[in-house]
Amino acid sequence: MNRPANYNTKQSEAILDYIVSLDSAHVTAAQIVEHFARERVAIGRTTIYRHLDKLTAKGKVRKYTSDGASGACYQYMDGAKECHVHLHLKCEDCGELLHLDCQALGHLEQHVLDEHSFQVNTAKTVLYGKCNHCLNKLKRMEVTNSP
Amino acid sequence: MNRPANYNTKQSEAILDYIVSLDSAHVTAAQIVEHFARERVAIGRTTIYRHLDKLTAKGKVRKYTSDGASGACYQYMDGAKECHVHLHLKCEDCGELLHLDCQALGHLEQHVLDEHSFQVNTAKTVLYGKCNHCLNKLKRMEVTNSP
DNA sequence: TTGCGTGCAAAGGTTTTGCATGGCA
DNA sequence: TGCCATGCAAAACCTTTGCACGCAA
Repeated sequence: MNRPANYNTKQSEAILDYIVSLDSAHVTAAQIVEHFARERVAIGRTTIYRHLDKLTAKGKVRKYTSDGASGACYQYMDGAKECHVHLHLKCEDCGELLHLDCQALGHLEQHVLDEHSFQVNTAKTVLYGKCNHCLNKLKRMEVTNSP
Repeated sequence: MNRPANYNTKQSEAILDYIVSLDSAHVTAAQIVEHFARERVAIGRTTIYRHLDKLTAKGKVRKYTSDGASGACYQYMDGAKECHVHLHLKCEDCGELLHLDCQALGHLEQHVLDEHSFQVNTAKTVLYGKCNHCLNKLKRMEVTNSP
């Protein structure tokens, strides 16, 4: 179809390197901008957005428009991990992003496809809820401060 | 704790009425603004945003910051339906929001809680993927236009 | 040399905030 | 009457676009 014909530039390398270095942590575009500002590496916001788009299109990076906090989150997709059924759990309270590699998800995926004719995109889906830590904190508060 | 002390105003009623009238369909803030503009009902954007925030806080409305299209989506939460295990599936292609009432989800929820100590908030979680319709469309395209 | 990559500035869009006014209780 | 609700304008915010220049191939 179409060849991207991507050039290798200092910027494209730096951006990919940084995202890779974060492993599977998620970053916003703004955080990437900040990072390079701290490092005294001059890379424009525009360039960062454009590379994030390209990487997302190539599947090297995932984009989450979910957070509600401030802008989209991006996350490096390790090719080696890609074959895993891999969903994310995001804590509503502390914002922590947990990774869930579990067979049960494969079953869910299959079930939804079979019974509901819907193909779940595990790459894009985030389950919201409360992590263990915040759950316990909440329980403690309820005991102390019951209505 | 804190009393919201909400007044009943023409605007608050009109906004809630409209959202309720949509049943479980999802709307953006912009669409609500448009709706009242068409109806020649003068309600400011600001007021709409503020009520959406309040309704979200009260749990009467769900907010999805997901789409990526243009801004957040809001959806009325029918109290009667709330007790159901009820997840949403959103098609990435056509944007359709499907409702999923299914025991399998209860199992997933329980499993994630038991095995991964994470309490999923089904009210907030949306599974992304492709609906049956768009899936078929895609398959047809692949046959026609293979790389 | 060619044409993509870059980055500044500016525009685009959604959401929030300041402030004076209006309306519910 | 007191206080919240309202709405205009303007700001804040994230993201995209226009355009001239730079640089990889």
